[in-house]
Amino acid sequence: MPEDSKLAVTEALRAAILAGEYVPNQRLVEVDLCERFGTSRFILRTALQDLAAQGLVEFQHNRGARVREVSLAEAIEITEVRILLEGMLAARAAERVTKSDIAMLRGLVREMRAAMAKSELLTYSDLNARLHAAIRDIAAHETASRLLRQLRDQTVRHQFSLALVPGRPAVSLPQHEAIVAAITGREPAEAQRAMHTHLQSVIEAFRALTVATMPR
Amino acid sequence: MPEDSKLAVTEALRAAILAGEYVPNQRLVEVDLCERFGTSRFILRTALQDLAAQGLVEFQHNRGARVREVSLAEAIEITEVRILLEGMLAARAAERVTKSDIAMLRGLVREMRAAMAKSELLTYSDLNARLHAAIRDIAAHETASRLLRQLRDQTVRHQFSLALVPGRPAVSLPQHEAIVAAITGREPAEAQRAMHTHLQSVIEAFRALTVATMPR
DNA sequence: CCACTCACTAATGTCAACAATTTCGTCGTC
DNA sequence: GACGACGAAATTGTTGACATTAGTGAGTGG
Repeated sequence: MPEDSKLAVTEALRAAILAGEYVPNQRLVEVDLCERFGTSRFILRTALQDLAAQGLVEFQHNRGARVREVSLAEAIEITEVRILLEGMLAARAAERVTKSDIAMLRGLVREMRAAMAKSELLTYSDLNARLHAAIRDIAAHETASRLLRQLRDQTVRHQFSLALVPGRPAVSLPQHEAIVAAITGREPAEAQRAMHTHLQSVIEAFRALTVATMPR
Repeated sequence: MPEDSKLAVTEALRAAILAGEYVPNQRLVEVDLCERFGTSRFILRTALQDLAAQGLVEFQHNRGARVREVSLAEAIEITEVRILLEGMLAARAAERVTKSDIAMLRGLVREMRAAMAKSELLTYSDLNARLHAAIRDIAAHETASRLLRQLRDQTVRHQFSLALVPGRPAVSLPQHEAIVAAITGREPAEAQRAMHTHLQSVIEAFRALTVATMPR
């Protein structure tokens, strides 16, 4: 498989980092990764460089690659940008949404309600990601989608710790319902506003985490 | 200088592409570039990969690297994102602007007026870039600035052809004046609105270019 | 005269070995 | 016992060579 092995390795490594198998600041020793993914140092190095360009890992000269640590402050900055991009995408989605899209969005919301009722936090978190992805796809804005993926990858760790906050779904579910209602109702301005409200509450949750975890 | 030669080569190559020394779809033959920049294929390859990650060049398997062609449609998408990011930065700049910032901004506007009066299009275009950079610096939003740099690099060619449109400065100068007035007046909402108006007019200029150049 | 094949060239993708640097453990000294 | 110099192991950065593949042009057959 020397065909597109580089891409495969890149994606596998990205998945491993996003899954938390390598934690921030952990050194990524090339030979170990080569063994794990069954590839050569050359291929692995290109993969590392790609991920470095996307801000997932960082290089230190003569000290190799580490998983990049994204501070909470930076996560807030990133979410501020997400507010803008996802707000626009929500508005566009409201303009372009089709009948089948509407059915899919409502299905997702239904599943989210069920997951919350059963307190399945991980399921809820996954559905959350799928809902945002669905809105991206409907909006069909290549540039914004590409940037959002980068930003989301960088904050996935914080996103995760947020998902485990006990009362979190109870706060975010009605917000998601409002977003979907506006999109399915084809109200762009309202969809954008609802998305702003939602992500603004994510920022506030981050801020709460900051004060909650700092005093330790 | 094997120290940070990779970064130096990357920047040199980036500058060359942005300067138009290599045109879209032109093949970037590694050996030639090595000779030009006095470096090895290995270093040059990492530089190419970096620029590929930033969307300036693209790789085709077994066919090496080419300067990536950014269509006018994509340039419009990119500008749509710039509207959001630069709008936020303008608002933030209005909140954080200092006395010395104000003097600098007004100085830039003064120079732009002079350049327009003398019809020095290239000077005006350069001042335009410096004004936007100044606003970025004042806003101090690392994430947004990083993304904007990528986006701007990708559209520099279109930006350039726009700068050469005869009546263009006459349209954009008052818009720039309005932006600076709002920032120096510490009016965030107004600064954001003025920036939106400005970049929206850039999009419309792009659209005009589309119909102007297509029928040939 | 055209189309097709085939070798030849040029350029890229990959590798394995080498050099340089950091890291870590050991030893000696104070 | 602690601290610092020294040296070996581990790890990364780089090089040059090799394999593979697209591009090209001559030559041949129809």
